Amino acid sequence: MKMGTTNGEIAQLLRRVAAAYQILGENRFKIIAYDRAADSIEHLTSEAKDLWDNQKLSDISGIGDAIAKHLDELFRTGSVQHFMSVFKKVPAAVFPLLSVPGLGPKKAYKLVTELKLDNAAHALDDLEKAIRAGRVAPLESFGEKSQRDILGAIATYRRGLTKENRMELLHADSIAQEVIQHLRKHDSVERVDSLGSLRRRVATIGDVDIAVATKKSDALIDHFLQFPHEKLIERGPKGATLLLHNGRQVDLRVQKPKSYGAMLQYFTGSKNHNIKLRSYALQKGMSLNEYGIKNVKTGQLHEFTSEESFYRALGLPFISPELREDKGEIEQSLRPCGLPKLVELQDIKGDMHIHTNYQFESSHDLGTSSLSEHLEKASQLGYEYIGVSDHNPSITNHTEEQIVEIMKRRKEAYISMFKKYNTNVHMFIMCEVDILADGTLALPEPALEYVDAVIVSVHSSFSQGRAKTTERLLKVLQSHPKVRILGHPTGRLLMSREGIDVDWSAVFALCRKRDIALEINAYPSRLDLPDNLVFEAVKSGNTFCIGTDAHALDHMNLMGYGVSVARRGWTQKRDIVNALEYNDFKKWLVKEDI
DNA sequence: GCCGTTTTCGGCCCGACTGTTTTCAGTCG
Repeated sequence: MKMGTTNGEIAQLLRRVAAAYQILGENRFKIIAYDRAADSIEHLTSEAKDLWDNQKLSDISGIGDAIAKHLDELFRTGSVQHFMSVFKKVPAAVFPLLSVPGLGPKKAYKLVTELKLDNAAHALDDLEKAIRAGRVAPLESFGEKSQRDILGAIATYRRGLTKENRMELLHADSIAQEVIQHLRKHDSVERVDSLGSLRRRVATIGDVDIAVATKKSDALIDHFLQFPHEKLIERGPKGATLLLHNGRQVDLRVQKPKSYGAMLQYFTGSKNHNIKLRSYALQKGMSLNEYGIKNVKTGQLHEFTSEESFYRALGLPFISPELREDKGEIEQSLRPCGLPKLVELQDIKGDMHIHTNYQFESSHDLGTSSLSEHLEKASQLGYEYIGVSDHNPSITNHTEEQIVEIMKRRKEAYISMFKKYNTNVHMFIMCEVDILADGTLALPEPALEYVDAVIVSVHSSFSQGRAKTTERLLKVLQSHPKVRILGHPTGRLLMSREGIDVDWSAVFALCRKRDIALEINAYPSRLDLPDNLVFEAVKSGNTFCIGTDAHALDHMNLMGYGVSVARRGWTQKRDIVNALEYNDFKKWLVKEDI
C-alpha cells in the first residue's frame, strides 16, 4: 500500500497505528506515544519530509528512534512494513468509522465485528443500514440512545460538519462575537474570553470555545442555551455545547472568578503545551488542572484569578496564547534571555498592500475604494504611511510601450489625487507585480521608473515542482533593486489551495541577503507567509512586511490577523519593516544601490 | 514508544461528560 507523506497524511497514519494498537490491547503508553507523535507532525513548523531530507526527523518532539525509523522507511519506500502488519491484524472497516464523531477505536471495532462489516469502502453505509434495522441497540454497552446518536453523528459527518472541516479565523471570530454579545447580557458575567485555537489565533478553527467567569454557573448556562441553535449536544455543571444552525459547534466553559485563570490556561491549550507544562510542574511537585495548582504532597489546591499569576506560581513568565504550541516556548521562557517581546498591532505604522479603485486595465482585480478613502482610513488607524499596490497592467492586452505609459499616467494621477487630499499620511507608489512562470517580472523595466518599489507575487503556475519554482523565485528576487517585498509568498488559500512547493531556506537566505521583506499577508483566507514558515524565517534573520491586501476599505481593518501570524511566528517589532517610522521605512524601502 | 535542571530506567497530564452501567469504559479536549 502506498502511503502519503504530507504532514496531514502522516498524522493520520500514526493515528491509525495508535487506534490499531488500542484495539489490539497494546501498552497504553505506546498508544499515547503514537497519538502524540501524530499531533506533533500535524502541528509541525515545516514538512516532515524536509526534516527527513536534512536528517532532523528525531528533532521533532514526540518522535524517537523507533518512529523515526518507520518514517524513514515511509519516505524511502512509500510504505512501512511494520505498520502494514499491524493494520492486517485489525478489520479494515474499523478505520473509516473512526471519522464519525463519538466513535473511537473500541466502539468502532465492536461495531465492525458484531455487525460483520467486512468492506472498508462502504463501512459507513453498512453501519447506517444496520442501525436502521435496529441491530446496534441490542449490542452490549450500546443502547437505543447510542444507536440514535451514531446515526446523527454519521449524518453530521456526511454533511462535512466535523471538526476536520475547519473555518477561517475571521469566521470563527464573528461567531464568537455574536455568542459573547449574547452572554454579556447576563448580569452575572464577570469575564468572557475565547479559548482554544481561537484564542491562540490559529489560521483555521474547528469549533468556537468560550470561557465565562461567573458566580452563577447554572443560570449562565441556561442563558447560553437561549442562543439560537440547531441542537444541544451536551450540558453539564461546567458548561455546555451547542450545534448552531450554520453547522458550527460552540463550547461554553464556566468557572468561578477565583479560579478563572486556571480554567483559561487549561482550555487555551495547545494540548502539547499543556502536556509539557504539566510535566514541568510535576517535577516541581505541582499538579495542574482546570481549577488551579495542586501541591502533590499535601493535596492542597491553589486557585488563580488570572493566567499571569498561574504561570508565575510555576516560576514562569506569562506566555502569550499565540506561543503555546510546544515549539520550545516553555524552555525559552526559562533561559536568561527569555521569550521574545512580540510585535503588537499598535506597532504597525503603515499598510503597504492596498488596491485602490484607480481605473486601468489591470492583470487582476482592482480595489473598490478610492485613494482618499484609504488615506482617511489610514489616518484613523494611526498610520504614518500607506502604499498603493495595484496589480501590474495586463501584459496580454498591452504592448510594452503602452504599459510604460499606463504606469506613468498612474503615477501622475496618484500624485495629483494625493495633493488634493490634505493629510499627514505619506504615500508610496507601489505595484504588485506578477512573477511570471519563468521568473521574470510582469512589468517591463522602463515602467519601474514610475514606482517607488514593487511587491512581487505568484499568481499563476502554482505547481511547477520544487526545483523550477525555487529557481523562479530566486530569479525574480534578483531581477531589480526595486523588488522589495515578496507578496503572499506561498500563494496558499486556506482550505482551498495548497501553496507552492519551494526550497524556503534558499528563498529566505536570498531575501535576507538582499534585504527583501517577506510579506505576511493579513487577508484571512491567505495568512501568508504561514506562521510556521515565519517561525523558520525569523530564525534565519529575515524581515517581514505585514499588509492587508485590501481590495476594499474595510479590509484595512484586518491588519490584526497579520499581526497574529507574526506573533505566532515569534516576531518582534524589530523584525517588521512596516513597524518602522516613516523616515526609517523610506530609507529601507527606496534603495537603488544593491 | 518517548524522554531527562533528581533519571538512560521508570515513569508517562488531567478531568468532564455520556451511556450503560451499579462502578465503569470510551471518547473528547
